[in-house]
Amino acid sequence: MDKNDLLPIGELARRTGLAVSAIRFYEDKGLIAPYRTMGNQRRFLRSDIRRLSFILIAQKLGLGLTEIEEELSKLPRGRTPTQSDWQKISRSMRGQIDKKIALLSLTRRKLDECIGCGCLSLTRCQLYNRDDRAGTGGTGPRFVLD
Amino acid sequence: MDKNDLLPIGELARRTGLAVSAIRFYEDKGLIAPYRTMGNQRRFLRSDIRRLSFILIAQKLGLGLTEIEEELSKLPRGRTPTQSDWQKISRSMRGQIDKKIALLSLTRRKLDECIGCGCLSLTRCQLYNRDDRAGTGGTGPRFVLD
DNA sequence: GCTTGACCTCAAGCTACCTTGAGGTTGCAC
DNA sequence: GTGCAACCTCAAGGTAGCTTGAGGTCAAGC
Repeated sequence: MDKNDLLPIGELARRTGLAVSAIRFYEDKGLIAPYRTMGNQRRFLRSDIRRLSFILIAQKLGLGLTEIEEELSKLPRGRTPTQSDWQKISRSMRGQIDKKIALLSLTRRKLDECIGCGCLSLTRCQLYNRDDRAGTGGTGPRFVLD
Repeated sequence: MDKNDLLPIGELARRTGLAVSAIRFYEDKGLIAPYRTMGNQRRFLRSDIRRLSFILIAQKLGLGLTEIEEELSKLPRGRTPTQSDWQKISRSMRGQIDKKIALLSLTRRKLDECIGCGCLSLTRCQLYNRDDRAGTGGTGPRFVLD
């Protein structure tokens, strides 16, 4: 909690590769909660670098910011997260990756079958099963392998 | 090319599970090009069902509509695509799936290493390498495992 | 011939995820 | 104590991928 350990937003941006505006946006969404100087400037913990890195990884895996917030909410508010705090989250991530790989493998297998049998009737082959999505509704961008 | 083989948009919507508005949107984006009746109504080929199914699958794999259009542009304009036309595209898709699985496996391996070695310094461990994305720029929603 | 449902166009709206711009303040260095 | 980069807020804009709404036409049955 040494004052020298607190980073201004620009520094955090440099370290993570994120845009300053993006970090502010994440704060707005509740993903990160910096301290403020008396002059109202944001000051971040070193551990917030990891927090942001985590956000980036999770995004690559297809999680939305809301889901990411849920994961991050498992971390202790107030104190710097310990190794074991992060481990829990990492393991949960591993599960998500496993599922995603399984789904991709399945898709690949079905695609192979379609090529193999020569019918190539994607709908009949269940590669894309229309009932899977009938009524999924919702709006906004579609994400991968939901 | 029998007239009875031409489907109105609602029928296509029912068959694919897509919304009518979505199909019209895809036409706008050049992903599909129906005929018109003299009364200006859209009439689709049966093979357009497959075309739309393909769009849905490709989206699940994380392709944007622009990329999907590129794939589809390999199909013959004018005549109904043959089996071998579709096979080419399917194979290209298979490649994409393979790459995606490889990337996920890599991510998983790195995550394991991080948990294993106990450092959990995501940035240092290269799980998320900031140089990878510095200057990737661009706006809009981020997609998975680019 | 008239009703009804499926179709048409065009513009605006919505979600997710940010960036850009205007207009103003802080804080460190000289 | 002053200059200037880095910070602040708030509103509006942009991309991707659609949906919704207003206002109107087409086609098949009764």
